[in-house]
Amino acid sequence: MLQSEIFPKTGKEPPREAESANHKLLVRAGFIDQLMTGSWTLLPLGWRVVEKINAIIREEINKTGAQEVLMPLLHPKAIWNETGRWEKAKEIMYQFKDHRGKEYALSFTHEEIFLDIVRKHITSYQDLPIALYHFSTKFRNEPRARSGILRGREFMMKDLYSVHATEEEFWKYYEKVRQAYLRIFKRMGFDVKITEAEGGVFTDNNTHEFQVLAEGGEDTIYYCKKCNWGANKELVTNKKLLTIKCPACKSPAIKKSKAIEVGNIFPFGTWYSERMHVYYQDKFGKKKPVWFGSYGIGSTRLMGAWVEVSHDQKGIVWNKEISPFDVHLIELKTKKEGYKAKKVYEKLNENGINVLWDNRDISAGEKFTDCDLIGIPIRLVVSEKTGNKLEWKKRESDKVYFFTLHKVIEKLLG
RNA sequence: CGGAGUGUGGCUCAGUUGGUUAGAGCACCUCGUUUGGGACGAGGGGGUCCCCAGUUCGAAUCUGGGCACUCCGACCA
Repeated sequence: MLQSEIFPKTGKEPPREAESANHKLLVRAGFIDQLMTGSWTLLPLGWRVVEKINAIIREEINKTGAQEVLMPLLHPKAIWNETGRWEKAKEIMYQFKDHRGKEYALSFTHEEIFLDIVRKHITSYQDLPIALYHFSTKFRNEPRARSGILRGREFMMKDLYSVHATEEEFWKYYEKVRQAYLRIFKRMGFDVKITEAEGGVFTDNNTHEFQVLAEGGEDTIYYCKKCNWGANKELVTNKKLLTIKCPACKSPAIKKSKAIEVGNIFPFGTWYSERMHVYYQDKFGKKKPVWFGSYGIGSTRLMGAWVEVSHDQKGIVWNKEISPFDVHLIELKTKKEGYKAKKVYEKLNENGINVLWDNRDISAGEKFTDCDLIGIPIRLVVSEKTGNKLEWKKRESDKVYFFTLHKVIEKLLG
């Protein structure tokens, strides 16, 4: 991709009102654009990052055996009345009437919708389990949207739902998803803690949250450095859990930290299926409710969370996994014979490497500054200095190396 | 929903004891010179001063009401 063609141009100043790192940097670098509080456009660079995040999630979720679908975002009131959540979740749901007076909601989650699909298509234990997921926009009437893209009124999420014949099978799958989540966050480079939390409008049971340790986070969590125990502040406060010692292993190595919640998994038992009449016949012809769970990851929030934990004075520092491009190619005017950026660009593309080529007719300083701001992990420079080689520099380091094009391709593919 | 802050070209801001035709830097357009860390010269275009009402001979500036954004709190997968 040519940088001269990428929309929009980078900004010199962060927006006046921006305070959080993700807000300042993602806006300045041209990844996102704000329509109103909590409502953002993902611009070409931002969308590329979210697509990369989604690709990782998709790959790992597919491994659990789940299948991808796309469910509607416009929901009738009736389906929400089946579980009583039209009233219970009134505060967070966008509810409205059309001109005939019929009532609808914009989707804030899909438990009811998923179960409606399932009950229409299953009769026997042999039809189970079923696990479906999709990537879609969630609408939530947040009392206070904030922190750039971290808490929006609409945002993108991967949500997965599963139903099972028995409790045992349910927990087996739940554990499978938990492991998939850990792989997803690890691949993206996040330091994630699993914490217990209360279920809010979703369930009276405790649920598991996946928390990225970050100063800019709005959650406060406690976790044990010796074992896997963790809980959010609300749970610790409400249940009066002692946090001097770990409730699980009795170790005193309890840490308190600010964190960003990036994923959540909910064991629902049979509460929802009983209310929505999602039953199947077991081996003995007996009617039974399905065991149900749901599992979410906020993919746009993950982009913001990464910026919160990985940036410096100059800009964002992406890693290879979620960077919008593999390399940033900079060409400086050169008189001597050597590599021409055009040739390098074409060669890299031929090898399936995603290149952002800064072909603009502007000063060297401006190119370097934009390069640091956008934060692609590898910078390649072609200039009078580089001759028959290319300058190679990692975003997070000041060291520069000179490699042949062949070697560069080898390194990028390896 | 409570508290605080902010609203002036595309962006960041100055201007406010009320007084010509509202300014700067950046960005943009034209021409030329530049090119290893946000270059330089010359010329040029661009404004419902957030909105509405009021006070006044006269309002970006004063008064009242509203709206928007950011932060803190309440709230929250």
